[in-house]
Formats: sequence, structure tokens, C-alpha cells
Amino acid sequence: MPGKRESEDVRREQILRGAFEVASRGGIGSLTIRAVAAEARLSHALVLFHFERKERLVHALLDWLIATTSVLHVSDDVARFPHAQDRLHALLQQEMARLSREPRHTRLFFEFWALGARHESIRVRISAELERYRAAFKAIMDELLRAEPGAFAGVTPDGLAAVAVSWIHGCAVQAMIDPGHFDTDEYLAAVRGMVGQLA
Amino acid sequence: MPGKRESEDVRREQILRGAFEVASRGGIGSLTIRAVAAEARLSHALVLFHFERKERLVHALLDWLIATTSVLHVSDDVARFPHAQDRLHALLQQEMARLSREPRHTRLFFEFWALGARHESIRVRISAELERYRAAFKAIMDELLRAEPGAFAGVTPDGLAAVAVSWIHGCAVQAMIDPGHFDTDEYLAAVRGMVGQLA
DNA sequence: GCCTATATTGAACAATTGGTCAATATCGTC
DNA sequence: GACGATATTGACCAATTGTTCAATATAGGC
Repeated sequence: MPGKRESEDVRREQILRGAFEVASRGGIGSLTIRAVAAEARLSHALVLFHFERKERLVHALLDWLIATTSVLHVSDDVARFPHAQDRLHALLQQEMARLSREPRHTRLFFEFWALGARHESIRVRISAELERYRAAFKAIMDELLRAEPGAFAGVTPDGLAAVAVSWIHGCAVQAMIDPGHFDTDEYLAAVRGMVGQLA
Repeated sequence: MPGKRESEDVRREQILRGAFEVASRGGIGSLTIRAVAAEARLSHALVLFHFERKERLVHALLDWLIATTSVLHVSDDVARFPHAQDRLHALLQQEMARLSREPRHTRLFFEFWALGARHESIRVRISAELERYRAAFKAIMDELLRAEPGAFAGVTPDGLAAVAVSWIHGCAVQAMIDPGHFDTDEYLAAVRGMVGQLA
């Protein structure tokens, strides 16, 4: 009764897409081997054949999620601004646009984030992503402070980078719970006001 | 074989404390009727007797969590600062201190937050809390902008309030995933630098 | 001290779960 | 076209889950 055969890579991708669909629809809590198999139109035994244990499927899904999410990247459009504060603002705008463009990725990512509080292996993966995020902002903050040296005693690039990450993520969680009450443009205007005053 | 009797209020509180302990230890996903009963040293049937359905226990736990969490309150220590920006900074410091003082409450709250993305009843509860939070900051931002009218074109109190909430929550989620890499003092110094420039 | 109301319990149920395994159809190789 | 390797499957298992229910011990009123 076995159906058509397929290569390992194709099957894994097919299963992971099913897993994303299931987890995205009902949360990680609803992610079961059988639900994933049904979504991918496969037998649940085949899912276990390719991923061995559920835990590994979950971990593979996190990797897949990070890989398929458009990672933070300082695009040419952003990089060509001559002033550091303009680049910062453009980067913030770009990231906020991305979060609202991929709401399912964003929500699922935060679910993994919460899961990471209790699972070491997930925590290190998320933590690494967060670190990359901070590093990207720190680079811009470095320039921002170098342009106006000595003006902000005690304000470090690391501190500013952490603030920038807060903007993105705090903004994401607020928009996640009630998109209606959260005005992106108003928010960005306020941030621009602050950044503008900085330099 | 029934054990000692107890009043409804006492039992519910006992069960909810057990539920918090279980959910806080292993996440909402590990919250089962039997685990809660074991934690509270009761039979699992008694838990259902008092809460009828698991769904209601979960919802009651969220209410309990919000009620027992020291809610945002502009204390006298904060209120007596004459300048709005000093009050804002003191309030931010107070809230960040609270988040790290009650890490288990904070983590569980964010788990409910994620759950709210898919459960209407939970979402409205969380959303209401978030709204109260924003309103408290908006009051301060109002004063802040009134002190310096016309200086920030397009910057609204609502926008600034949303930014303040981002600071708190973005800070919380960063500290949640890797407390080691997150320096609270450095963060606050950066925020102070921005707020100081604002007015 | 009895009696009633009910808080409390263990047993039992069906459903769902992750995981194993032998049977089998499919595919590339000869 | 036969063959061997293996991807694929349904059946099966034990554990856990939420929920129901009859039995029972307890506490308060008489």
C-alpha cells in the first residue's frame, strides 16, 4: 500500500512545510506527528521515519523557520543613506514592514521564543539569532555615536543596540495582540523624533 | 476516602497556586488537570469539581496571574519628581525592576500573550491589560510634550506611549531569552540619553 | 447523636498521543 | 524481466489526556 517514493530532501521539505502550516494555524501546542502527516498527505509513520523523534521535528521546524524568514539584511536602499541616523530609521522601517508582511512567521517565532525559556537547545538557537540582530544594529549605533563624540556620557553602542532591538520586538508583540490599536506610522514618527534629537 | 473539607475560596486559591507552579515550571503546555492536582495534593477530580473544565482553569489562572502581579502603578516615589521626563525615567526603571523581580510571572504572562494570538477570550484579556499599560504612559507623554509644544512635529503622545511600552516589553523578552547578554543599566542609560534629549 | 447536603475521591471511559514493527509496493540496477 | 534495497504504510501498543460518575467521608444544623 505504499505510495510514490520521493527523495529524502523533497520529503523533508514537504513535511516541514506541513509542520509550519499546522503550527502556524494552531500553535506549537497543536503540532502533532499525525496532524503534520495529514497536512502533508502522508502516513504519520513516514514523518517519524524521516525525523525519528518529534523533538527533532520541532527543532528542524525552528531551523526551517529561521532559514525561510527574510533575515535582517542592510539592503542597498538602506545603505546608501549618507547619515547614520537615516540609515537607522530606514532599517527600523524595513524591519517593521517585514514583521507585518510575514505575520505567521513572526508569531510562530515568538512561540519558539517562549519555548526557549525552558528548552536549552531551542534557547541557544534563538539566542544566536538575537545576537546577530543586536550586532547589526550595534554597527549603526557605533557610527551614530562616533559622529557626535562625547555628547552622550554613559550611552554605549551596546545600550543603543539593545534599545533598537526592543523597538522591533516590542513593536512586534504589541501588533501581535491587537493590530488595530497599534499605529505603525505613529510609532515610527515617535522613534524618528527621538533618533533625530540624538545626533 | 474523601479528605478534609475546605471552603470554596480557599480551595480555588490552593488549586490556582498549584496551577501557577506547574505552568511556571513546565510551561502552559505542561499544565494538565492531574499535574495541578498533584501539585496541590488533591485528587484530579476535585480540580474539575471546582473549575468544571480545563479551559476555565486556564482562564482563571490568567486572571489570577494578572491579579497577583504588581500592576503598573505610579508610586509616590515616582510621582514626586517635578519634571515629566524624570517621572518617565523613574517609571521605566520601576517597571524593569519589577520584570526582573518577578521573572516567573513575566515569562508565564508572555506565554499567555502568545496563546492570545489564537484564543479570542485570552486575547481580549491581555489586550485590556496592554491598553491600561499604554494609557499610563500616555499620561506622562502628554505632559512631556506639553512642556515643549511644537518642538516635535508629528510626534504624538500615543506614539511615544507605544514606544515606552516597547521599551518595557522588548526589554523583557530580550532578558527572558538571555539574561546574561542583557545589561539593564546600560539599557536604561541609553533610554535616559534619548528621553533627556527629548525635552 | 442523627441526618442531610456536599466536598471529595477512585475507578472507569473514550480520545489522542508518540513510538514500534512487520508487511509491502516502488524504484534503480543488473 | 527479475532482484534487492528501502521508502512507505496500516496495525498495534502503552501512556497520558480530559471528563463523567457512583460511592463515601465530612461538616454543620437539628
